[in-house]
Amino acid sequence: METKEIETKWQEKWEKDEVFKVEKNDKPKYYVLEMFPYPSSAGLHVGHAFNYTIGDVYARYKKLKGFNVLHPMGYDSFGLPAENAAIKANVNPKDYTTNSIANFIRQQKRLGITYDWSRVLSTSDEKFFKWDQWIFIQMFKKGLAYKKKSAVNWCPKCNTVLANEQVHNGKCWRHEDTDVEIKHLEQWYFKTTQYAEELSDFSKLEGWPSFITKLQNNWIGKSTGTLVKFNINNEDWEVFTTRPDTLMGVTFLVISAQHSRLLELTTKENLENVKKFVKKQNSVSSEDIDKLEKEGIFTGSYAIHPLTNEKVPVYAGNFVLADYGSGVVMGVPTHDKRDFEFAKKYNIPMKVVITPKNKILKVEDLEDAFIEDGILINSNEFDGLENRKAIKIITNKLKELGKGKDTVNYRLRDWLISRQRYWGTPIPVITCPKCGDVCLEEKDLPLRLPTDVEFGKGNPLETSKSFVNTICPKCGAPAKRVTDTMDTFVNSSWYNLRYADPQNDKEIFNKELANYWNPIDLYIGGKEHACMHLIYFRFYTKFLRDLGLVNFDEPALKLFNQGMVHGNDGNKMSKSLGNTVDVTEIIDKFGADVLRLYVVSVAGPESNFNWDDKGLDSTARFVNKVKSYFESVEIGKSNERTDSRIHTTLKQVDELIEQMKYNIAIIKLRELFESFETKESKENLEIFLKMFSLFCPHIAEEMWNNLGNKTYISKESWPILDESKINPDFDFADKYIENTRLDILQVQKLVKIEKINKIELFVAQKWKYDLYDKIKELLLIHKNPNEIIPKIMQSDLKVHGQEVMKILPKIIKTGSLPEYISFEKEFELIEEIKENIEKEFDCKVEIIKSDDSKEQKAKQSMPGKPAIIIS
RNA sequence: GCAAGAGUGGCGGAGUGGUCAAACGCGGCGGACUCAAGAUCCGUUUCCUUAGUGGAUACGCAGGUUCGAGCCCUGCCUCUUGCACCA
Repeated sequence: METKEIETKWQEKWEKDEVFKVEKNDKPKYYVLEMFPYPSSAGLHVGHAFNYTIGDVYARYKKLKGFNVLHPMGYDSFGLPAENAAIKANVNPKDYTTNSIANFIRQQKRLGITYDWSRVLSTSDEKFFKWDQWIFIQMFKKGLAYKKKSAVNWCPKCNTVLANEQVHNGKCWRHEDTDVEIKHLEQWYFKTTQYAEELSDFSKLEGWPSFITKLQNNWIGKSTGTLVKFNINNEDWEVFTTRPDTLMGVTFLVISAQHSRLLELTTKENLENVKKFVKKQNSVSSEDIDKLEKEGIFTGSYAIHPLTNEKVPVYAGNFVLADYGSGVVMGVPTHDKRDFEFAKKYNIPMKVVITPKNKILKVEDLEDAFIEDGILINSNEFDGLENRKAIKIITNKLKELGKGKDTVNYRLRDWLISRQRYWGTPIPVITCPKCGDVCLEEKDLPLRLPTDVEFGKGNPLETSKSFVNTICPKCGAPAKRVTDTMDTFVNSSWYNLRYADPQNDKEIFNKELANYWNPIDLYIGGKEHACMHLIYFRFYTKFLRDLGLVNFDEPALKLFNQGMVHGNDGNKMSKSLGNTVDVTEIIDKFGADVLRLYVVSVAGPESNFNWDDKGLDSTARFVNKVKSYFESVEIGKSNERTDSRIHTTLKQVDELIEQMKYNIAIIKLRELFESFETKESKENLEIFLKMFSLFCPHIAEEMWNNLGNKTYISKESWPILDESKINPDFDFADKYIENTRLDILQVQKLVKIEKINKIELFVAQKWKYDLYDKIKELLLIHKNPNEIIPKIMQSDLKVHGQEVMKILPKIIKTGSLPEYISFEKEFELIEEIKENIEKEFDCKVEIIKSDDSKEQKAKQSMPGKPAIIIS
């Protein structure tokens, strides 16, 4: 049967018999989850296939191992692309999304993945996002959802907010000649910082790669420091610093150009210039900010130094983040690189306050900021202090004066969830002129998206009168709805829980079911989610735990980050670069099994790789070989050697799959398969098939069926390892036979004898085995091979000095002896293979013990390596 | 710029302190089969040397630790990913 027919046949059967449908039962549960995709209109590319195959292999493995495996799939279907399509191609985001999802499902089904399709969900479905809104209400009630002004990218032509993605080189994506501006809007936030402390504790995440926790830790960026109050225009402004020891060196302050209160401290004379400066800033992306040349402008205001009462100028600067600390930093040019650069540029005075021991540093000597530790100078009462100690002392002084306090600051900001977009979850809040912001009642959910909207002119929701105009649920007066929708990361922050009970319309999910399946045992996705998604995900879990909805602290116990599949040009796959590889194309040409096997055999699942069609051919060849072998194999009795090999491989593959080293596991499988003979036992064939089925389930089902089985291999159980069948001697024997064979071929080639008459094989002298044994013993005691040289020379092995000198270099180089077995066993083995060699080379073979031979050659024999004479 | 990773034969990639001239695959070369091609099978694929041997040189660059380093440390170069309104 054709591969394609086989695949369709089994996919239909699996679906009909609901083979992958799961319910709570008595078996131990295991939850495998791949990060759900955004259903792009382009369909699945091979990177998706990679992601899902990694999960599926593991899910199948765990299923066979007897676990009750939950392996669901869903769609993160809200998002910007659907809306962009609406603007550009004038299509309805809903239809666009529905089509994309249908396409995704069709393609995913063709991959033969063990998804329980009865649990499928999509986030743009009101049955799902209703519960986003429900969570929002809970956050609102607890004070974790709040509103504040914040800077956004603004296109004056579109009259709308732009995503960072829609800003190209400071210009709007739709208007290449229009500079993006920064505007301040009231925005909704989730207070992620409330959980910052707990989020920076990774102790409950044992199965997470350390580089992820490192990244997250840096992202959360806990730092302890001091909050210093500087008085500007009779108002105290708090400035966060980790270096209060340099406080006496402050010669200016810098407020972020994106600070919402910047204009409040700009004097009239400077207003125009500052506004101009702010207008020049054309991105809120921190990546862009860091790349900019440091620039600033004087605001006209002065701050009063809390200790010296000196007046220092306040600048607005493009390099200060509005959301970190208080958005205002103190400038100590002598002891901070950025401040130094800035002060040089604007001729701001400098003052050295820390100097290295035994030297007095002067401003004139400075070529760059002095950022090392030292002793305080020019700091009045603090002179002579070591700067590390001064941190505390100066902070204490500030505390006394009521001018400062210790503080813990996080780089992590509260999560801005407001999006001025249509295709997202509407924020369930009504703004009433009397009552302020009023949340919807739970019974009024879901708050649906209106359809009478216009795209391309500002925020689409604002164009829907029926949506905007409503009445206040509290007082009944006319009021307006909030027209923001929520960030799509909101949806992906709890979807794992909904899979446990996806149809529930009474509550967000059944607690018992959610707690039964969760936390996720294995969560699989790309590294690109290391910070944002995975932090929001953890944040939500903690919040829902505090609401009493779940009884665990972390959403996923083990995290696996697969590598990224790049195009064959080495770039990230993207439509615009034209380097995407479509899954359907590959399946049509090679079949799903080949694709599955290929993506996990080409490299380790964790490493990036560039897509290359060439490798598919060899994978297809292998798969075909397996297929045709099973179609023609004779069922017979197993021999001990195959048994040993099969159980050795089973043991290795088991461990390798557990560690997700699929590529190596496949190599072991291939090696095993190559050693199969035309007659094999049914039992051994079945063990192979079960391992093979993880990667190529369709063909495995078919072959399983061909062997006379009426069950599904997908629902079978993992083969039982019989360690007693593993005999390492067979391993040696295999190598020994192969090496001897190759040696004969080598010699034949060198002597150029085309037709061999006779082969003489000399098995090494018995004493050489004893010698080897002795050396082996010594190596056990002395790890360092160099140490055994004198030992040997002192012992009775000295008589064999010549032989020892021959093998010593090899031992030193490799740290061990060449492999060998006992004299008797080797002799037996070589006798055993005599016939095979005679057959292959069509000649007479003579086995000779070197002791019995006068032939010079015999002396060259070594344990595990017979000397050869061919004639 | 900041942060986290990565750099191994012609190529994809194994390999985290000694059994490495480098698993496995691709490609190249030679051979068998074939009228021929394909498929399949066998051999070969750093250099020198050799009746299957022995030696030299290799793991981004430069140093260091160690009896011993692809693997550990330091610096540099290059690439990848992320940087909060892409998901």
